[in-house]
Amino acid sequence: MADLFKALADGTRRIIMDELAQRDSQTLFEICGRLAMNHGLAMSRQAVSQHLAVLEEAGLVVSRREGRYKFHHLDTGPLRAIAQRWPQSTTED
Amino acid sequence: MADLFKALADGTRRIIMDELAQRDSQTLFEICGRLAMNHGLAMSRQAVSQHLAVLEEAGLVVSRREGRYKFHHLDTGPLRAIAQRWPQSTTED
DNA sequence: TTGACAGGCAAGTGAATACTTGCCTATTCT
DNA sequence: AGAATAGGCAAGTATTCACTTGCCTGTCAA
Repeated sequence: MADLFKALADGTRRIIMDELAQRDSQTLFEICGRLAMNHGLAMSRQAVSQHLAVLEEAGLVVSRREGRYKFHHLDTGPLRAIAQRWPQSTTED
Repeated sequence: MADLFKALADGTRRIIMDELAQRDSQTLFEICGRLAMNHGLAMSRQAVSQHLAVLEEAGLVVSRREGRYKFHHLDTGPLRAIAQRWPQSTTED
């Protein structure tokens, strides 16, 4: 559970999740390109790779290997645990 | 939006939210006591106070002052934005 | 088989942050 | 008034974390 929130804490990782939500199964290089292109984030490949590792450890990203490519896809499943942990207040609309 | 995730990133703050979900409108001292009692967290009053400030800035905790007491109560509203940002995958169950 | 491409490992650096300590303000009770 | 209670401010420390740099492994094409 701690891994989940730690993964979500970083803004770059949330943008990576946005990109994967918009276009599934991207490689590391594709994600790097989109971060630079769509968000002006000029980061090293390693930085993005480390972010993906954190997301994967949290279960928010699943990857599959194909030859020299590694495709990443978003899994929003773990997010549901958040709403479940703190149920909606009765005083809220 | 960044404040929300940053607030959720810390384990102690999540426990504070748990305590407020279980029993609403607690003072700083009450929360301190419950952290020590229920979770073995012997933290300084300042530490808890700072955590509450972070939660309040994220909109997850709302406080009202009454004399020398300050009561805190949980607002789970902001949490809903999380599920909305990354819609549920079609491939998930 | 040699070179290009996709990705991984590991150490180092600088900034963010959780927590403490010490002192101060405001409210209530005797 | 004076003491006790509830909380706030600010500086210092130590750990965590994001990012870089340099080098290494594995896959594919010419």
